[in-house]
Amino acid sequence: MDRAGTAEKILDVAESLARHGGYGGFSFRDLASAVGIKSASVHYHFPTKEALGVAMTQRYNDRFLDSLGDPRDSRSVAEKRQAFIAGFRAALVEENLMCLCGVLGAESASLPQPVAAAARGFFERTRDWLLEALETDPALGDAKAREVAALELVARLEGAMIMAQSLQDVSVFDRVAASG
Amino acid sequence: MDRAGTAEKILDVAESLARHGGYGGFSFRDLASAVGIKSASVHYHFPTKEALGVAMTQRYNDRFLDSLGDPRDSRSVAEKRQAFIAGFRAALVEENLMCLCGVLGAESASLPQPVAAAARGFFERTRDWLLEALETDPALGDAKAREVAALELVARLEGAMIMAQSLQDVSVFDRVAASG
DNA sequence: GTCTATAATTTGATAGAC
DNA sequence: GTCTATCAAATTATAGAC
Repeated sequence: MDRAGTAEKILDVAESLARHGGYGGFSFRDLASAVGIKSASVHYHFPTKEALGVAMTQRYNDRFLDSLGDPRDSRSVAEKRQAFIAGFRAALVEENLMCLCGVLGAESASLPQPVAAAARGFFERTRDWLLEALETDPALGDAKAREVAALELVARLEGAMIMAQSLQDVSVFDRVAASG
Repeated sequence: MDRAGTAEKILDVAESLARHGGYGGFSFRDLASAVGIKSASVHYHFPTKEALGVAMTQRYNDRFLDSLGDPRDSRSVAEKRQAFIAGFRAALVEENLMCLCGVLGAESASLPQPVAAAARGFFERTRDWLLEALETDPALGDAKAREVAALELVARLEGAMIMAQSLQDVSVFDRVAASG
């Protein structure tokens, strides 16, 4: 245990803090003290906050997409949809945190451009995953209908997470997620 | 013109800045310089940032709810739904800003408690407005179904706004909004 | 790779003149 | 009501010892 290098630990803590209070909501000192080092040591691993923000977001995106599995595997469309919803639910309920890119997306206009671009990548990749997963859905014949269905599901889950947090009621997420 | 008092101007600018970069994303100095005064003068009108945050959010909520009209007036359910969607769309497209409480909701866990409570009020009040507006919807018989429909619409629109901003594509909002 | 020390800037907030 | 002046604290970031 504890085999993770310092850079990984920094990304773990940075992600937690950013999913709590956004990109502007954590400082190198918060971060360093939670990791157990000094803020100067954080700069050794990530030269700037912007570089840390990009690395953190890319790692989040990769991990989330990975957890969904192959959108073209043998699972049914319903199973894939449920796996997608479960990914968001786990972020909210098991980790008790927001979706990183939901938070970053909300403050997107004020982020350093490379961080905003990394957050944008989350929405492009999740949309594309759903586009492939929904390809065999008989209720969604053409590509346009599939794209709207994909965008709509991501939007609904992101909004539901924010409302569940603000209203302090996880059932808000569950009821909205099941309303598709 | 320019009859608005300084306190109102401060709230106008604070709201703009917060809808751009969140509660943590603006400072009293940013704010003051945009209004054309000094930061010490902002403290004359609002003693703390927390007090300013609460006033700004309550005013936003009142104005948004006001713009929706009476949820029990003679309009059809479809008209009221469209008015609700139009309120969100105007925030995004005409003002080119996020929904204040979407942004605050995303960073809710890191806000001063009174500001988080004010943001929560937005979601309670919009949900309640929709509950009343949907009361005559023949497709939504019982109160539970109406509440899910209300939560779902707010969630979908909030998520769609964030995605439209992050993907820099207003049509994302329109397509998701119309997908109900 | 981590530290101490520090620079340069920004933050929310206050005191007191006008 | 607005200002100047200022404070204490926090911010990102760097230099250089170990």
